[in-house]
Amino acid sequence: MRLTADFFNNHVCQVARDLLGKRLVFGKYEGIITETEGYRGADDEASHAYRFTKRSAIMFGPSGRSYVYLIYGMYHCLNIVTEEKDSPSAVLIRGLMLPDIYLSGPGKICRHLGITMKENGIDLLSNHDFYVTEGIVPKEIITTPRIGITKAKDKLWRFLMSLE
DNA sequence: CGCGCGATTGTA
DNA sequence: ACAATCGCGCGT
Repeated sequence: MRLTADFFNNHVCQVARDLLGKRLVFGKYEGIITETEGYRGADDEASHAYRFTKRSAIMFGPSGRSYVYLIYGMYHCLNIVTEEKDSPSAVLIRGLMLPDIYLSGPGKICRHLGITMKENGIDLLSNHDFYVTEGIVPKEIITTPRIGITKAKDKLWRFLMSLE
């Protein structure tokens, strides 16, 4: 069953945690989300939405849309917008378990699935081949600081589920 | 209009 | 430890 606005219209950390074990569908690909990070505007210096910019504008919009950006000039990262409109936030997808391979890291996920800027701003609540559905219930969930950031290192907004 | 740097990854 | 690689975003 596809996840709806009710699922994404909650605090980004709640959604990030709840996304663990859910099934991401992108065209012919289908995998279990195993690792996420939450990012938020205003109170989160590490977030692209700490200030409103052209790039982060999507994070200020309604939830359930994809937010894709290019990092280090060569890797794309996939996020899903959360919370109500004008409450900027998004969940970064960092781990995905496919039937044949485990993708660990946001850049690897987008490279393997073929996700680029063309996939930015897509409504996952209505799109026919890009969405999230129910999956499995995580056995154990671990919380840690986020990876690769220089600011707001104290926030425990990274979530991982045990594999198996 | 110019320039430094990043929510990464693979290689040394 | 560090290079690859380029659009964003902030300062001028």
